[in-house]
Amino acid sequence: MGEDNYSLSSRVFRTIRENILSGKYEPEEELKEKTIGEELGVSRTPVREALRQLELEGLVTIIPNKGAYVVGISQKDIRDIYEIRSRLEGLCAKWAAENITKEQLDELEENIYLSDFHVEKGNSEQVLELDNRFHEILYNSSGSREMRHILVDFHHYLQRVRKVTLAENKRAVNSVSEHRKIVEALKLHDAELAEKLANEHIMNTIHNIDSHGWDHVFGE
Amino acid sequence: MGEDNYSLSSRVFRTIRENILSGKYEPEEELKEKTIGEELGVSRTPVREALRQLELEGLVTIIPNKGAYVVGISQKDIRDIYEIRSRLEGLCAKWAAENITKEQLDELEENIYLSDFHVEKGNSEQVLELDNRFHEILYNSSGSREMRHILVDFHHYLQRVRKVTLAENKRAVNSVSEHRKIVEALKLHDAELAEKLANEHIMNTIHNIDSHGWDHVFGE
DNA sequence: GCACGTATAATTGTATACAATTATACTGTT
DNA sequence: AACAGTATAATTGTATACAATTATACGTGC
Repeated sequence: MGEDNYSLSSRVFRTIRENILSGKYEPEEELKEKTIGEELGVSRTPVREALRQLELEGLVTIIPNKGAYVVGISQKDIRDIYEIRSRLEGLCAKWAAENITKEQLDELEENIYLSDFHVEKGNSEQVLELDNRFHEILYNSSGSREMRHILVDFHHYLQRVRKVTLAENKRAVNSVSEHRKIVEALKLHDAELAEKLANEHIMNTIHNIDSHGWDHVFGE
Repeated sequence: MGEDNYSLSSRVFRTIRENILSGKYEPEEELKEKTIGEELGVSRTPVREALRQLELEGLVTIIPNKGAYVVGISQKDIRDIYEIRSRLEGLCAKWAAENITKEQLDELEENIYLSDFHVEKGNSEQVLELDNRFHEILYNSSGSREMRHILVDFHHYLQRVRKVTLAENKRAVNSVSEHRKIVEALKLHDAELAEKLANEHIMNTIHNIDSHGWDHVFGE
């Protein structure tokens, strides 16, 4: 999220991840170190490191002495991840209600103010950015390094789906209004309510995809 | 868990992780590629790959061009992880109640039968092994690749703490009886009950550590 | 024509070599 | 003696070289 690490090695890592999430590398496709290295203009060494990291993230399967293969992500996988994430975001909001600072609350309110503006204008790029930031603030205000770590991982993982869902203007409007309610609960330090709202907020994303169909998410 | 991957590279990875979790490498300690390579009798290449993987797991922080440092794990971190895990194990048990097969139920019952035996005998090594297996079966019977993935990660992360808690015989007895109740709920396919019981089961571990003090977990 | 075995090529796994960066020690100046 | 600047060493980052393994192609026997 915040960590600006523009070394060559991490650039390779993120590029490959992006290519998997965007669908440039197809599911089950074999990722050859030499080929990717040539594509990105680097040697096999940083590519190998990246592939092994991506394996831990679950985006790639490595069969020793054979190769690295893109792990396909199914509709069910996305559903599962969202349901898992909804529980975690709920717990995160609960903790945030207990630990959030005045400054963090202020930034959340500013975030919502700006989101209203950009949703109105239909700037989906900025809306996505603000949504990212909203949840990032929540992760930080939970006061838990572990919670932050796991949710940031998920966030990366779902980046692809989120682009689609927030582009739908109707969902964007609802999403911001849900954010507003969460912030209200945080201001009252009402942990149970914050948990419930954050939980529902994530599940609404899935319901939204269900009602609009999954075609946008997968095929074009 | 199940994945037998005894390549040199993954051996290095697990050895370093073990050394961090066991405390051989102290918090904030700088891990030098050359030194570790010599310790393990390998070159820098596999060590580098391992360190970058460990960074993703959150056990190591890498500052580009400077070095890799062991991330200390605090009492609060462990608490947080257990609370996060309790929610996830709850959701996992809920899903398991909906998807578990006859064969998996049979293996769970056999697992409990054997656990009773080894708890009686005081074989903490076997008890730990059976406990690992019990939860592994649950992860598989959830029918969710994503759920399995995330819980296996946590499981590794907490291996160190779990050795201590299950060595306490009293906790071991309670733990097995909680397992039994979870299996009963699964047999009835009572998702809500299974979730509640699994959730409480994990939280009880933390309560147990609290009541016995944290000294065993950290210092000797 | 097909199965099998072997030779060849391609790919991964590991070690080493070199480049770039950072840390350390030394020297001279004030 | 304290400090700055520079040279040296140590360490990380990347590329390449070699070893081990796996995939492929080819030829031989049937």
